[in-house]
Amino acid sequence: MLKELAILAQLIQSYALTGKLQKGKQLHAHLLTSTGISSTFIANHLLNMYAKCGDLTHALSMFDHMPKRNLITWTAMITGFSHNARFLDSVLTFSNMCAAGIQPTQFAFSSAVQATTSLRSLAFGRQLHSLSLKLGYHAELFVGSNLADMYSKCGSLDVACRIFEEIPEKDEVSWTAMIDGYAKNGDFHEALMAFRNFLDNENLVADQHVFCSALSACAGLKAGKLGQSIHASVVKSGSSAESAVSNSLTDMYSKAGDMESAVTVVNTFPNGWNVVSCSSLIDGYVEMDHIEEAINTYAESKRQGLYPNEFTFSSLIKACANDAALDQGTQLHAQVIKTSFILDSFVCAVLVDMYGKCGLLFSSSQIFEEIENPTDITWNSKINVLAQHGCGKEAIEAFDQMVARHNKPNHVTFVSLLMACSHSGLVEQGLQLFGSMNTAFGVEPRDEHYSCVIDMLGRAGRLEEAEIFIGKMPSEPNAYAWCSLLGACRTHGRKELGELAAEKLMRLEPENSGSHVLLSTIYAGVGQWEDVKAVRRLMKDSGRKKLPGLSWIEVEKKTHVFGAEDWSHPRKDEIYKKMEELLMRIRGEGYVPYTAAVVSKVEESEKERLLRHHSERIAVAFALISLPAGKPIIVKKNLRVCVDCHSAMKLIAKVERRVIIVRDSARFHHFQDGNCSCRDYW
DNA sequence: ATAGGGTTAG
Repeated sequence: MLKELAILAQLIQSYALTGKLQKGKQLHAHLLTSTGISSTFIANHLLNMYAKCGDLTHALSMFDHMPKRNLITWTAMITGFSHNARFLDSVLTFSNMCAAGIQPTQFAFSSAVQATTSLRSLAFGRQLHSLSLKLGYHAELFVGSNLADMYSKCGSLDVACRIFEEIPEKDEVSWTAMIDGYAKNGDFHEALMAFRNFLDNENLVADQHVFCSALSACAGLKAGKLGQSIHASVVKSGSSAESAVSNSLTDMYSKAGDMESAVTVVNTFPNGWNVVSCSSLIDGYVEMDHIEEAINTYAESKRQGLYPNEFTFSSLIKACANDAALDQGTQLHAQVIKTSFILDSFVCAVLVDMYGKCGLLFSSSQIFEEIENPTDITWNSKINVLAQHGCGKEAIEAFDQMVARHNKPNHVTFVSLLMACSHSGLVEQGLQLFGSMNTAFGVEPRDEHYSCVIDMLGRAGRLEEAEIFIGKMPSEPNAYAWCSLLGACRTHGRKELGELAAEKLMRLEPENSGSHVLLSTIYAGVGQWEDVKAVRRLMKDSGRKKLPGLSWIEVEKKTHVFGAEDWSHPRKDEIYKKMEELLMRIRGEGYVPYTAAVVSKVEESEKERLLRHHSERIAVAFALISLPAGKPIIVKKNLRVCVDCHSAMKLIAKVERRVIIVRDSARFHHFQDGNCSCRDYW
């Protein structure tokens, strides 16, 4: 009899391992009709079979009706729930098991800790941790690795590290938990150090999981060279056929900007492209502003029969946001509604951003209002949009709501908030928020937060405080910080401090012409034309060119680009005529060219001519002759709109009765009825 | 009889 049971158990187990649910069910039915088999032993096997095959309904019904449950019964149920994404049930079953007086073993701990990891529940995780300490399982290989994984995924890397250290015999899984934990928390250097330490263990061999984690750290650092050397190890180890590894490789090369290698990796996939690596490629192209290639890659992926997912849509919508391509963005919006990807937080965030970047603040808020459960990701997007539109008060209100609804702000949230305060002149509120970051929200201020405060103080003319603040930065002040200070010096005519900032900036970013341009405008502002010339000469001699001003506009789903004095467009004659007409009409409204905006010593008439044909003016003239009547005009510009164009735009909007939205490198301008949404130009 | 880690986004 005992032997028969063993054979029966073996049969059930083979069904469980090979996923043969139907066979298992038949056997179960047969056992129910035949007499006498009601042992817990066989019932456990059947329950486990159902759980492994994903049929939780039957597993649970067996569990509920079992006359006697033992350690194995409970553990199989905990594992069954955990493997079928019913994480809360898994944890609750663990708790019920303890309440029923059955002491869990490392098996039950392992599954329950995994469930809390998926729930991202530090509270549950900590309870399991302390219980495992009491029972002495915390440093056991499986439990220890799972605990380390749980803490690192919940953001507590220091605790994860401590637990990891206590595991006497760490294996590949324990190391992966740590390497990936650092990478996912943005500490890529630490991740790669851990990877290096891992490689020093002679008895351990890097497998696909380890490689994936190490490669994602390289991706985060855009470290193409290091990634390439890991690529070589991947090939040597024979893991390169594994799809997750190839996807990590594709993403690493894409993020490092090495699209050629990324494409090569993708084209060597044995089973053709897949949606993950394809989305990485598209995002790589979008990041480097190669929209054509991004769209071509998307088209190719569809030809290959792939369906876009939430990642693909996210990148494509981001491209529309970058280009202020509202029509294409709206079309993608419709597609994500149809495909239900609208339920994804990232997709919502990027839609909120897209409408915001197209200047449609109302549509942006509407999208946000329609989100059922806003997450920290979507809140950040909303706050950032408000910040970019100069709505400081509203941004702080949104932040208060976010906190009230128990969403945890992170470092991204505070960058947006501080920028909002800076643009709206809310200096006291900004300083207060900066002060509360660490104390009230546990977010350590980073360089970018210091830079925002410097920018904020600078704009408000509090340059002494800004200078003191720059000295307080935890690490060496970066280019952004000096750039903020330099910009403020230009606005407030502070020559000496400006010279200091420019000098620092030129040393930090010699290839950036912005510092030279800013410094020359400071000199021009105080009439030191010799110095203006000297800086210009320095720029020319070192081969640094001023970034040309460009403007983009979408017409009939195609983006057109214009430069200043750019008459290469096929409809140039009509555009020129329209510009002359506009100039006459706005003169009638009192427009006077603001020639002081031209930073060079030339004749007044020449200055006027230089101003008249700035790229944004050409783009608007083109829009007026090609867009349907009444359609808002949305222009993106890579530099700042000049003061002269700013006042001209107000009047063009008035005489043409059009809404004109210009997004320049610093902010939005919403021109309507002779006014602009921004309170002060700078 | 019951247990683990990995790939793309704001």
